[in-house]
Amino acid sequence: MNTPEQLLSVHVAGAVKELFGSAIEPASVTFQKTNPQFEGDITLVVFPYVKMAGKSPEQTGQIIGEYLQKHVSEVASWNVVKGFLNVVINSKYWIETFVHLKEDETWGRQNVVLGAPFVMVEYSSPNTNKPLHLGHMRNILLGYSVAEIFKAAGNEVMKVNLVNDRGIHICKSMLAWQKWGNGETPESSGMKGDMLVGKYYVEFDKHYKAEIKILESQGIGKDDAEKKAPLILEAQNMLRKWEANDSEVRELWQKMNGWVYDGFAKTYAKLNVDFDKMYYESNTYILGKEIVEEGLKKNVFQKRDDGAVIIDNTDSKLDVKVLLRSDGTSVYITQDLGTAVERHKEYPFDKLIYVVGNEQDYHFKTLKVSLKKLGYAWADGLYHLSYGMVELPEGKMKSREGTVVDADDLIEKMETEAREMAAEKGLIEGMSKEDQDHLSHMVGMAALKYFILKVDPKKTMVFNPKESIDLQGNTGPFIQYTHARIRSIWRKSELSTVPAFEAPAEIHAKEKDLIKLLSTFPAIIQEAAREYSPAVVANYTYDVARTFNQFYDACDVLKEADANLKNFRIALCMTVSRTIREGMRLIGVEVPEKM
RNA sequence: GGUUACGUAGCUCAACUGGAUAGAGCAUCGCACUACGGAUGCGAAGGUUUGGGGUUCGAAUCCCUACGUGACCA
Repeated sequence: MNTPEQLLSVHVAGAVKELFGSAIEPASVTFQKTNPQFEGDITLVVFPYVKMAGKSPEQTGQIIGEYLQKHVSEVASWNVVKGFLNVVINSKYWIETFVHLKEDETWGRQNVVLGAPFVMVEYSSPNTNKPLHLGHMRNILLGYSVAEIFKAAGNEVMKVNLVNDRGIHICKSMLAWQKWGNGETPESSGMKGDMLVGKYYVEFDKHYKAEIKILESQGIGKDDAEKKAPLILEAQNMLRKWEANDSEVRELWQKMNGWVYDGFAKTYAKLNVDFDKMYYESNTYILGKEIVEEGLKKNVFQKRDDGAVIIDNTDSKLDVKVLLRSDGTSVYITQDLGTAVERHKEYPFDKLIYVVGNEQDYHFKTLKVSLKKLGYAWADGLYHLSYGMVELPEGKMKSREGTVVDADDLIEKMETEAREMAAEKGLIEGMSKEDQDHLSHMVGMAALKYFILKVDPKKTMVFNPKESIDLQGNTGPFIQYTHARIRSIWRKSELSTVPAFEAPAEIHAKEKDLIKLLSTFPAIIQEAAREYSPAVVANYTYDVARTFNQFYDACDVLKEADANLKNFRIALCMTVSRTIREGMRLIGVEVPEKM
């Protein structure tokens, strides 16, 4: 089924060729939505052709309009306003479009064809010394959703997580636990594992700060004090032991990381996200060494006088970057270079999407440029899905001021809030405890996920806890509610299959709006993939729900005396509910039958 | 200081990548339920798109500049 754009663009090109004698690409013909105040379904911008026509914009529009009506049977009528040619497509076309849509079992999803681009999405990538917070949540939700969108767009997708499980930060938690933990475990304390480990990270910091203060009072400079405090020296010593494979340190490391993984697993489960493969930095951090050799051999890297290995990216408007320090220790970027190469060997991806905050923009530019210099053509497929920070109405989250919003707390808060709302409305009366739990979980998560995903990823966003639990307007629960309403219509119709109907001769304006909107779903998925933006899908789904409510208000669906028209409308409702369900699925939101 | 991103209604966000009178939601005010799911719909009010220049038929969008905010780098 051709879209109106496809239907018309060839003929517009034909018109320009035949009437004005200029050859243009049909793909270059630009359309836009018709402004609601004028009659029409689609609008051609005629400005590009006025020069070729040698006439005024109005006249040019007139001529093209006449041509289109003569050559395209779907064109019912047209009008020109200034340089805009508004074209009305006949009802028959829209009804056929709808019938086609109704029977399309793929719901706009493309089938993965053989040889479709293989996309790897790396997201979440937490540190194991702290529990997850609101910022991580944006990362996780974006990553999961983008992966689902690429799947729907017809790509083969692999979701991976690279856990930062080694380094000085873990040693800090470990050391603090050894010193002040008294053998506390998640079981003994009842704390979630990641919370417990996070607690000791904070504990370390507290004591460390105290030591610095003492040193400073002895007249030692701040920088020096930070470097010479006994605690940090001890932590560094622990890291060396870890690297030397000291069995005692490794054992503790494994125990405490285990707690953290249990904790993360619970949070991931609550958010309903998953991974096809887990990578651990403790396994990958050595990979960089080989790449250094390779780079030196290929003369892409240089050895500086002090022994450090560097890459000079000033030709790409970047800096000189150290890859191996003079003391032989490697740097983050070196690991990332090695990891990328290793990964591509194992899974030859066409695209690798890193979901990482925008504070690392520079890092990923360097990564890509460096890999290309090393001669890896696939580096073109690297994409840094850079997202903005999440702020609170009071400003930035600051761990020092305790304004960090913890992921688990927030999830729980959303659920209880959803439950209270439902109870207030009397919607969960007579429900089993299980159903109540399930519903409040669904609604709470919808509120949270939608609130975060409706915003363009690259923008800094403000998370307002109060507003996010709102159930009205542009929110997840509003969309869920609309879906539940439609399912209720379906139940009341007491039909078992989508009813057949004779195409009505004319359709209501609101019905046409809906059909028009529904028919763009496949295009929306493609756009979302092109822009790496779940927000495109989220806002579209809201549009569908909103337009449905208007349609619902303007047309009596079940009360319609004409049985045929009633069936048509019920079929329309069903298609709407399917689209909503699918759109919400792409942003990781479940949709209830009843609420 | 250098690099980079961003700045749209009181608030949170849109605007099909250069197109018509810049759209939604929240908050405010008003209207609409015997029944269809009111967690709804309709309307009013709210804007010099941070300021100033430029590019052209046409700018929130592109270029320059000033201011503001954030991030990276020293």
